[in-house]
Amino acid sequence: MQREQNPELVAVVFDAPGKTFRDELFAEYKSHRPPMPDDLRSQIEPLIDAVQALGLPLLRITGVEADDVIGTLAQRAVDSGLQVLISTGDKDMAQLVNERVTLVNTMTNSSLDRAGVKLKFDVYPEQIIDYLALVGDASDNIPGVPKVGPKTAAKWLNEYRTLDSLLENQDRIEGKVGESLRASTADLALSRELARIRCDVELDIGPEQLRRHEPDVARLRELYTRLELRSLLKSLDAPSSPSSPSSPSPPSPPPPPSPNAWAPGRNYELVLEREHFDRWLEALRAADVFAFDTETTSLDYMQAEIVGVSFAVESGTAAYVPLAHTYPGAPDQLNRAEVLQLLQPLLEDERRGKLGHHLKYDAHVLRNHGIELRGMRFDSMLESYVLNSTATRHDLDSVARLYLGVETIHYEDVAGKGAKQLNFSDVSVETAAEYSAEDSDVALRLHRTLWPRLEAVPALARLYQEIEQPLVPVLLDMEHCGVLVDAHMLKRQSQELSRSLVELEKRAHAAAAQPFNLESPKQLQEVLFGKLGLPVKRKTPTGQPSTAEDVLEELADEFELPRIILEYRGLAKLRSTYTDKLPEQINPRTGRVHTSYHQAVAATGRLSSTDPNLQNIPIRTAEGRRIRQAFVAPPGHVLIAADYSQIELRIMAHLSGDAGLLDAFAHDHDIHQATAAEVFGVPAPDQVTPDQRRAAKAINFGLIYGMSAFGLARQLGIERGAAQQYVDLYFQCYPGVKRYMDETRAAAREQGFVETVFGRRLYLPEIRSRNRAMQQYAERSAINAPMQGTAADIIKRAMIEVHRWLFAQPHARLMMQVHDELVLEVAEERVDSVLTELRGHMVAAADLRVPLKVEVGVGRNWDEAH
DNA sequence: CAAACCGACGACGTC
DNA sequence: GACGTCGTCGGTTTGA
Repeated sequence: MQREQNPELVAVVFDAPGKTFRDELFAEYKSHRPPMPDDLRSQIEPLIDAVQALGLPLLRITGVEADDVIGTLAQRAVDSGLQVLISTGDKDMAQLVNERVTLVNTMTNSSLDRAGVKLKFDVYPEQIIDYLALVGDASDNIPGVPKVGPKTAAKWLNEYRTLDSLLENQDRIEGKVGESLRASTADLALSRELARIRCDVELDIGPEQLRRHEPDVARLRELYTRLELRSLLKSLDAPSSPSSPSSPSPPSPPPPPSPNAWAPGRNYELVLEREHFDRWLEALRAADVFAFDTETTSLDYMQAEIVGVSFAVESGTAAYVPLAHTYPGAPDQLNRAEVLQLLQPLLEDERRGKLGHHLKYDAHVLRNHGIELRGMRFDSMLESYVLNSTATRHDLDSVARLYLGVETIHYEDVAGKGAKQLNFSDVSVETAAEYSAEDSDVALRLHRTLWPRLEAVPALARLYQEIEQPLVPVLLDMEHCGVLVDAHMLKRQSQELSRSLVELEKRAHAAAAQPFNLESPKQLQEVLFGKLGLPVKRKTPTGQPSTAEDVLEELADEFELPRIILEYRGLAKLRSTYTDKLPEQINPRTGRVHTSYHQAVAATGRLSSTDPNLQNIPIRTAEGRRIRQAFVAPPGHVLIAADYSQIELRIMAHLSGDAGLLDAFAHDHDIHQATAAEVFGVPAPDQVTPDQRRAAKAINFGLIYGMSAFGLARQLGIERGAAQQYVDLYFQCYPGVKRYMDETRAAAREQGFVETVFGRRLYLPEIRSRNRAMQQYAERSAINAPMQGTAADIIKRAMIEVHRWLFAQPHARLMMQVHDELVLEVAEERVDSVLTELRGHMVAAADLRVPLKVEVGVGRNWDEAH
């Protein structure tokens, strides 16, 4: 919180040992709470040390509970005109909330303002004390009224406003709960005093005592090391730590206004009447661009149906039109089909601009209702991503927090989470309106903040308008189409794998002379290094002996069990992730698997794929390739796989202008062989040995992925020094590459970012970190990102062109993208013509100093197509 | 009080 | 290096 909120004054408050006024008030107070367990107690002292080392003012006031200290400090701050944030997970604190006091739960990263309290408890902050008195609290030993839980308490308080007023009318409450209430009246006054947080205790503390000091880094380091808090230890060296100097950095967001200070107001309308809707329809027609958002029954875009829609045209004003809320007692709503029909001409009109956050999802949902969304002009998720891919996650909540300083209502706040999560159709229309209208409004306001910043950098605006935004309909079609998967084939493979796994398990247990769970690294580690006493080669970050692949590989020469484990793991991964799971993910309606491509996740500009991830289907091993055989074409069709050959290295040649590399690609040499010949001084490329080629390939590979000499050494299983020699040799042979790398690192340090051929930026503020590890990491990214990012730009451009070309071609469609590969489904009789033109579009996607090369294959299944 | 849920961890699939 | 997903494991929450 300190880092995120950066408050002017701060205090960390602990309970002090000893009695407090509550103990005198109620002898049983907290008597049911067990004495603090020793391990918890032993955590308190280090925590206090840490707080002090962090330079945070720490308060422990004898005779006053922490809650009351907090309440009093908050009251005083408010009296002085300050804004207050209370970081707590304690719901009792909700009583302190008002216009100037907000709760932040750092565990769930959610915050509660007045509206949030109402949303969560269904009563206002000033009613929380009465609410707690009624509901009671077992851990604080507040008795409460039997039979009365959160729902009843909120219902009563909404009707009678206060506990006193409720008690005046207690005879009107019917039923068993009524009796229960009347029986408890005597205790209620006491319950209320126990629940009340004091805001007026005597405290001898002035503002000066609440100023932060410089953190004691040395002491923190010692503490974190002792407590094995590795991530915190890392953060000591992070550039965001308070002591770091300012470094070149991405365009920083405007200082967020005070929390939830809603500059433009918050006029959200709930539309239930036709006339009201018609007025909004007019407003949408009149607008050049409007923001909208759909609420649906499911996160699965293939199943989702519309529950309601929201719109915004001007900042601060938005409307929610509920259409299919089905909970008991839901108000009459406008007819969904009718409303969608009225909206359809607007939504399908290319010339009418649409704006939203993650519009691809809304487009899917509309398509489920027969509406083809066109004119997707601005997407605040993509704007945020193009502007700075790493500054934040790009979901609406995060982006709004960063750029608007606004805490939006989270989905979980309205629908709950986990198993009990409500379907959106069961959310009350009033709550839904606040949530959904806010989404449209915030998307609009984000666009107005982000777009000028994009336009300030013409290359970024172009990247947005020519690549990212036009890619959306392409991905939409690929996802909607899905890919045909042969479930029977996978299930047969699962059974075969299971038989092998059982067999391997038996052998493993025999080798260990005891049964154990092969899939538990913990148990395996005990057997391998404990019972069998094998040598420990490496430890995991938590200090356990590692059982990672390369470690077992090393042990496998000498011992049987590691060999068995390696084989077991390989097969188990195939079964659990692929042959078992893929059939479950087939959509029963389409018989196909519909992945989700994420356009705003990977820092370098690549896409990612989930549910299922189609970008990591095995290919290296024979067993793995069998899984690709289950990705098939429907009757009369074939799959075409087209992949860019060595695209990253070609980009490296282009960027560096290295003569040797350019030459090798100009003559279309086997690049690994050519590299080997150069580096190892072999006179003719065909005299390169397989081992030399393998080493050269690893070096090239390391180049692409920004690997260190250390990583290369591990990859090749050689000494670090030897790996470094290889790298040095490489740079001697390709001096242009060396020069390019030095220049890129320097430029990154200078301007704080690197860019791709098409102007995509990756900000690297860590490149100036004094922490060697972080700085080296940033340097590797600086080398790697332009290559990987340019490759991503190129294939995206190709996808857009291919999609445009296929628009009028019903016999072929784009189906999958795997970083440098496109897979298409094509009618058999058109294969030849498609192949030629496809290759043409892909090759023409960029004009570099070396030719792009595309390799194509055709087959009944994905494996065959390679 | 057991079942369900959750997050951290170690491992491993691809490019 | 980047991704996403799996099973385990220890802890917490939930709800019968």
